[in-house]
Amino acid sequence: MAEPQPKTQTKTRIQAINEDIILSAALEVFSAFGYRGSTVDQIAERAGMSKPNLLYYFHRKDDIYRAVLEKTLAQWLTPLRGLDPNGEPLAEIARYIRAKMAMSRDNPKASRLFANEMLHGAPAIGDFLSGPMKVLVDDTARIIKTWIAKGQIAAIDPYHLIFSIWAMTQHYADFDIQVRAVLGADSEHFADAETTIIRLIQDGLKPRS
Amino acid sequence: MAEPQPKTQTKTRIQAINEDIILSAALEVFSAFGYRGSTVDQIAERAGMSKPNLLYYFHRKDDIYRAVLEKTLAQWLTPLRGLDPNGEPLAEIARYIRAKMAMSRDNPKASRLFANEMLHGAPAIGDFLSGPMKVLVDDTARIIKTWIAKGQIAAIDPYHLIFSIWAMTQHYADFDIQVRAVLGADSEHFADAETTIIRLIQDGLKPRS
DNA sequence: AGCGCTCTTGACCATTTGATCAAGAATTAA
DNA sequence: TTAATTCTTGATCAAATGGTCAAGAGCGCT
Repeated sequence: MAEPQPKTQTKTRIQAINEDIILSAALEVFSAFGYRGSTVDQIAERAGMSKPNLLYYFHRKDDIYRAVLEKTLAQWLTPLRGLDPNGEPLAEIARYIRAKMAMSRDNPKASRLFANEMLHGAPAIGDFLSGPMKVLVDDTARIIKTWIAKGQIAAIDPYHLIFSIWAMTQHYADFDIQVRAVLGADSEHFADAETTIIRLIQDGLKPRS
Repeated sequence: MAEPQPKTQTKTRIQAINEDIILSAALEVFSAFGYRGSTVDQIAERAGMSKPNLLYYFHRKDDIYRAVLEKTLAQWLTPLRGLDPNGEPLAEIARYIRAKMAMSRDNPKASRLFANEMLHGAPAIGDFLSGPMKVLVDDTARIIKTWIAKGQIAAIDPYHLIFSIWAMTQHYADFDIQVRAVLGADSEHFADAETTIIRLIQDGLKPRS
């Protein structure tokens, strides 16, 4: 719906290239200024094309926003899908924390885009939250519960465990400014943070003998 | 500077009342839509007065924003100031977590206003971050370090410990929508979250014998 | 080369929005 | 009561901004 509607159903080479350029520029701008704070002109300039040309590919500002958001959401949940119910729980969770931390470090803009959407009530992705995301969280909670039932980890609320991991890892992308104001611009702190978070979670999950 | 400049230096009764009304309306609107997403008209309507009247008290949109932000910041750091170096570490930290959690529950809008400002690079409160906030965090980190030195708690990076607590507690205000999409509208989860967070942190801090 | 379709953009439009102003209403102090 | 001051708002303005349009440039296929 957001794409131009040429006679041909297949995507032109130029279309593919430009849509990529636009989405990349849009992520940059939207993540920095929010939806309302970003202008189509800004995105167009960043994409190196005129505003009408940008609107040739995405007819409305909202279309651009939703497209870049959708592109982000998929990759957002990916690490959680990798949890192996038969793996060693503490190792599995450590792996997950590392994956989320890597996303915060390598793609903070996507994290901020997502956070901003959340902060303002998720007007564009409410369905995603109560749909695919809830399903995945429920599935993951179930896995954690079986670990608890088998006595592999201590009894803990799986949902709040997941939220805690999300909160701690995403914090370093979303509140990057704050972290840097306190720790300095040096980006070494990602590694330290990872260590601390894994340590906190693992200590909390060690089965009581 | 944001106030009207009448001949009298003291604040009128009406001034005091209306400024309060305006700041309250502004928190409501700014926290929901962000700076750019909010309009002066919206705030004026919510405050029950005309736009020119609102601008009589705060000459610029930016003045309203900064005023409400400043009002929020003070209360934001308060709980951290209460940490008693001579208290029992685990109890002190549990108390702090409860205080932060109460803020998330009772004043989520302030949290979201703050988070939004952070997310977009803290254009209005950069000085606050590298000033008063950094000082307070450094002081708190120092207290934690003495606890570690005395063997009262396990060795952990105090800064990342603080960030983790912030992240986990604020998450329930800032990502309220997400939490509710997963756990349902019932607000019982604040209590469960508090338990889980305190448990995670305390387990991570128990001194190794 | 020639033709149809895709791509590109300057100019333009309508709406929104931050801010101003003048003039009248309400409040306060004497 | 009265006069000075403060408070309030309808009308209005200029700038910013999302979106349109027509006309021309470029691309790909035969």
